[in-house]
Amino acid sequence: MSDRYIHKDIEAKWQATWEKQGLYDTVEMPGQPKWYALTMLPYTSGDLHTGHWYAMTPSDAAARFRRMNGYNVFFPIGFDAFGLPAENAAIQNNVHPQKWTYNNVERMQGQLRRMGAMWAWDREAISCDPEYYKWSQWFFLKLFEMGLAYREYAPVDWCPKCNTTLAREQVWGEDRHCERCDTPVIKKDLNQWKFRITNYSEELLDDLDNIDWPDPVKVMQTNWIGRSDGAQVTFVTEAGDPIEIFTTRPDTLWGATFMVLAPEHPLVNKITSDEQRGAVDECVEQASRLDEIARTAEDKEKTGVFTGGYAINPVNGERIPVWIADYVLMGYGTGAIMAVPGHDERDFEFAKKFDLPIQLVVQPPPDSDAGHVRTADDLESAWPGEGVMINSGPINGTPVGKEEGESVKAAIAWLEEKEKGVGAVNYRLRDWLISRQRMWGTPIPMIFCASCGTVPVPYADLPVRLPDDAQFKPTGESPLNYHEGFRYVKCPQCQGNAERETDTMDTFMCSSWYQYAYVDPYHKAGAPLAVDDMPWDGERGSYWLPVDQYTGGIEHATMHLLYTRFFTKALRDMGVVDFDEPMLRLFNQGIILGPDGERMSKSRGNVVNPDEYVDKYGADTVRGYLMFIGPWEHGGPWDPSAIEGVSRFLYRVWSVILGEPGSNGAGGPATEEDVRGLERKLHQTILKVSEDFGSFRFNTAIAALMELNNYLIRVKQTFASSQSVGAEHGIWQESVRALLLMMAPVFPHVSEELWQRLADGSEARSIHLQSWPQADPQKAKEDEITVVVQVNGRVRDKLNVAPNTAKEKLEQMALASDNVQKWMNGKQIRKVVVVADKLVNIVIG
RNA sequence: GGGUCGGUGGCGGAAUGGCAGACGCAGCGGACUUAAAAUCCGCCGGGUUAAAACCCAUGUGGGUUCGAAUCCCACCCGACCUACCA
Repeated sequence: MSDRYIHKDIEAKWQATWEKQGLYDTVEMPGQPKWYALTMLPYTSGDLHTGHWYAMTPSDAAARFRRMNGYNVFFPIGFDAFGLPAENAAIQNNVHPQKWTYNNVERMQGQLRRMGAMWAWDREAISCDPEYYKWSQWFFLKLFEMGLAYREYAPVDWCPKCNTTLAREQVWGEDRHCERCDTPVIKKDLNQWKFRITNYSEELLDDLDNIDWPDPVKVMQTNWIGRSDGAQVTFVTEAGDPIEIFTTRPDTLWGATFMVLAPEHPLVNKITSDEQRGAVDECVEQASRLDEIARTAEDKEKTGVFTGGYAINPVNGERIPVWIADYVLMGYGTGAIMAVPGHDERDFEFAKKFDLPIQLVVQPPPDSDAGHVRTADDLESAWPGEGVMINSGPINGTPVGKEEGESVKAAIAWLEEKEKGVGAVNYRLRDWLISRQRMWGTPIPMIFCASCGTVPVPYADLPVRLPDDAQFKPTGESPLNYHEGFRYVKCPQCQGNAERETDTMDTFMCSSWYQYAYVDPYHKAGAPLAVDDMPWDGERGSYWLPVDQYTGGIEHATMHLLYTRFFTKALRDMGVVDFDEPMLRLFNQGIILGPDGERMSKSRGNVVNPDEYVDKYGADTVRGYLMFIGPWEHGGPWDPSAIEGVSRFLYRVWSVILGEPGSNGAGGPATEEDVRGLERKLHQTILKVSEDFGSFRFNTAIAALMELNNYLIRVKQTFASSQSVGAEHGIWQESVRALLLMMAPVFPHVSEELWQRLADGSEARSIHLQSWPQADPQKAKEDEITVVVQVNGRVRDKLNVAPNTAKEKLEQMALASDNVQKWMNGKQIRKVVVVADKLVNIVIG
């Protein structure tokens, strides 16, 4: 075999060998600690881009590190295979989405293999496989039975380009555009299936404390769930109709001078007086149109109309006008508010614009300029801050603090006593809309029968298969709608004519439980299902689950990462899992950018193709480079010249380890200090690298490995020969082996090749089955330490001393220094700070 | 408007209260070569200087401390999230 490092040969050879040996096949080993490492599954786009390499290869290195540290590691892979691009390709190229998808899968499997990752291919799962989606359907039926899946006619967000509805989480930005195609969404009233994720609002919020996830994700989920504490209060119209409102400031109820309903509020029509009907209708019309046009940021000016109707404020019996305005949203709270312009900025603006009365119920402190007690007329904006309750009957005099909420508590207590309202919690989170009007997704296993109503498909009939012969037309409508064989069925209950649900499930449904599918993919393949089935092998599940370490991008913070948490809680309640959270630890990697520092995109022309670099430098170099760029969570630009550094490193390692011994240098045996120096450097490196790998700091770990290699290069010149005997030989052998072991997680191929060559055929066991090198902290200790001597905080001298030299001794030595004496210049010492093994600071003056 | 994270050489970054710039890229000088590439050796924040040495320097301005890139306050800039949430 060649003595040169030829990455192409080596990588191909070891990838084939490992696969043949089944090196990464999954084995459950009861009694041995397990580690379930998971990286977010790729969508079957057909091409593995640099972002995939950036997300997956460090995740693989971390999994390999765990494995070398004695864990039985599970690192599975699969494909998120349903979705719109396949269907669009089908329409454009007249090819079935399944064919398109599986072609892509095949291509991506090859690309994934080139990474040299320890994928558990024996547990691969592809979500568009009927044996996969039959379980998605099984879950749907279970959720339906539990009342967690329901169908509702309601306004929903519709993407006119994708021709489907979207979940609230998939509508982005202030212009409310589609997460996938950026098209602004419109409103439609439709019958849609939803999951009752809101049943778990509180638990989803509270359990964030029990998982080791990055704070930004927790903050985003917390905000998305959006808990507000306050009260629900019932106002009554003059006609006697109740209007429920939610408020976080029930203490300001006495300051409510009008009410505002959302234009879509069901009571609008009834409450509107004849005189106002024209104006109200126009406003409602305008609001509904506004929803259909892209709402722009400038649309901040408040618009509204008086309905002509009045309601009675339950706390003081006052008659207040009822308005409608588009700043009140039907989708939040009850779609109606009490307006307290004195203490709410939005209500204040509205009151000013339409000349409505403003009543202060919290007395602000005296104005320092005016010097008198402030009244509503003095205000240029609402007063949200502290003060004392006034004009508020039973709660007058209660202080209003910044945080305390004493006045709020007093108000709720009074409301509850008088039965005029109750303390209430409101969440921003909405139920998860899962219906999609597209064909390439998991069919929703429901049947509509004229006489029996909505009937679930019996478990034994699963899966409801997608037809192989669907016709794709550019009508924008799902082909399932006009596929007669799919659509028209017999009712499972009465055997009469019935119709299938033709909507399919949101693809986030597939990824909500894929971490469970990997444990035992396609469980009970080909067999009929039953209500009391388990969707995977129980022993395998209880061995591996839950996921110990999840890695992926933060872009899924309020989508996939929220859905899968909900799903796990629902699975727990259906008795399928016995834990509360799917992933115990999460790490968010950053985004790899183009060489210009901008997000990679075809239109910018800054897309880096990883295959090109793998061809040129090898997978090991590309892996190492991506991990060396900087902290994994930061991401950063791809620098096509910086990759040279990692490539050179591997060539240097190669020649250090295989280079002719004794060929470099003057010869002669190494000194004791040379031997000790290498030993110290080695153990310091093991300590550093172990710690860094454990916390995903690959960049500094690789830097430490480079330092060790540089040290080996230097020391090799003073070592007579790596083949010679004694201490010199021992530490050299130990060092090069440890270097390879520590390189193995990042550079699996080249480290295996060199490991085997060092073994000279005698040690055939893969480097990836070896144990991580153990550091000896004693050996890592410095024999001599440099202690800095400062005068007034500026370095003036340095002392070389043994570690743990006594503070008194250090002070003595520092004061004896000529340099220090010079800088002290005879001035008086005010203080001497001594930090052992670090510094002496002499303060003079 | 609100929230989160960040700002250090020409560049990516290291250092999280104690010698700022580890490791790498680019650059400069040298060795090898007929020459180039590759490789190897050396230099590499700015200023004063023959040198030693000293001074300045981690977005800006203050503060805490014997000592601040690191902690606190205010501001500027950037990225991401969120947005009439009652």
